[in-house]
Amino acid sequence: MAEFKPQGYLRHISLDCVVFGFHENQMKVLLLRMKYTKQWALPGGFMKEDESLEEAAARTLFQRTGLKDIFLRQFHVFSNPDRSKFNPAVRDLREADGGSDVEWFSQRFISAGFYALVDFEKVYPQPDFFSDRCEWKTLEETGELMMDHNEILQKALEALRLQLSYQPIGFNLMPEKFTMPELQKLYEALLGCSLDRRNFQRKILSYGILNRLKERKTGAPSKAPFLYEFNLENYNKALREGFNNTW
Amino acid sequence: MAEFKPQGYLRHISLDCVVFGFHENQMKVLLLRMKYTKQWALPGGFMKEDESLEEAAARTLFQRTGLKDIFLRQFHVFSNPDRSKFNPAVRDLREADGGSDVEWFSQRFISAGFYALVDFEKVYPQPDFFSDRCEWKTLEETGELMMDHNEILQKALEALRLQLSYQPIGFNLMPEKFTMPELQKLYEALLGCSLDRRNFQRKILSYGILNRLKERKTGAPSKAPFLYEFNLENYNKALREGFNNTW
DNA sequence: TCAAAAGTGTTTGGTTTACACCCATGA
DNA sequence: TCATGGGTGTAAACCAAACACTTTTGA
Repeated sequence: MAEFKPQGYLRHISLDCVVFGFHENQMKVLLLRMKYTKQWALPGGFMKEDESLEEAAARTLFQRTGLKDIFLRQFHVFSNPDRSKFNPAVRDLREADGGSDVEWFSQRFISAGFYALVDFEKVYPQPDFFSDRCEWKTLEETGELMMDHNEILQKALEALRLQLSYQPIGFNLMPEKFTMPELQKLYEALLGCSLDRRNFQRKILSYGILNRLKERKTGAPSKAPFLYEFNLENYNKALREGFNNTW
Repeated sequence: MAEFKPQGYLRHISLDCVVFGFHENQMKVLLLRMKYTKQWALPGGFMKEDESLEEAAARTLFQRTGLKDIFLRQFHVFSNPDRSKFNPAVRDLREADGGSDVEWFSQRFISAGFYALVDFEKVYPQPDFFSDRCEWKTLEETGELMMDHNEILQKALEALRLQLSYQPIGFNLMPEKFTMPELQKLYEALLGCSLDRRNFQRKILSYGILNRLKERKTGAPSKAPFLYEFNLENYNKALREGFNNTW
């Protein structure tokens, strides 16, 4: 990772991304470990002068994951005046190169929180200039994160759970082809409760955004489940219109 | 309104508020008219160095409405690189005082959108330094607003409608005491459809956040409807937990 | 052949929808 | 006294929750 140069970036504004993946029946989050303080942190970035926040977030995530066209949603802006007080990047910089850009990183930052939903298998985690590791962690493994990143992660989870109930966003965490039981595991992990397999299937299928394939997934000592894929057209329609139109 | 002085404010960051009120069975929005360009705009403001966005929004709204403890929610950040290109404040400033702070207002601003829900009757609209009028407009009367404020208003409405279906936020637009038909009119205005009076009442009461008073509202040539007030305790509980916990 | 797990369907109970009757009020 | 509009109740339709039986697979 090349050194970060503050020239051409907007002052005071940053973004942090909560990248969710699903693997081995568990929700995972992509985290970075700071080089010197060894604290774990969310992948973050800054805005160039000709970018929108969304573009900056997509660029940042491309650098951390190798993925383009990631599903990305802003969910909250974190603007507490004290939130940048103990930014370890400042200390890291002092250690690293004697503090050339310390002033820039010592600024107060207002950070836009994004969450991203990605296919776990497709991600190639890449540390940035301030970090020596970039890894997936389960929600239990995250521990104490840098600055207010625990709060950001918490809010992202809340936003995701909320969205889940009126938009079909969970599917972004699945590979192209997946089985109904796999999808159910995802919902159970996200919602933190177990669901009835038969009712779950009925409900999901009622949205009409899945195509059942001829193929089945074999390998387990049990009946081979069908594979499904998105019906992208109906999926986009559902994304726009939402699910429960009560009233 | 005293002149605005950029000292002590964060660069690049602004906020815009969509203030909703309900009057004569219609949703209204508080707008300002720019002094020189005569364009209408949403009330906006900037962040002081020791404030959070929420505090800055509350301070701004106090100045525009005279109200404290306003119900306020951030809903989206507007960060399109071109959004500040035609900021009429710049022109207004040139006209007003020969351009002392033109540079500051010519910056690119990232704007956090907030929506506010207020009791129409309690607001005393106050123009700011750049505007000569501050008035309520119905959603039909808004017309073409300054910069990207139509987009901001649109997004605020969407966010409000969405929230309405899983949180009891609509009540913030009502006076302390109100009748069931009045509340229904609000929901109908927000959702843009008519609702069955009997089913509406059943549903709202099922949330358990209203107290029916002994009083009735008289004056109309029809049966006097009961007055209701919030049950603040249950209301706050419902705010935290939300309504429809399907799954 | 057996345990594990998936496909499919049914019963039940609650919720939402649609609609009807009666009552109070000011003009 | 009458038109307007509010209070209350109920049948029907719909949807969600709980649950059972059969089928397929690898070991």
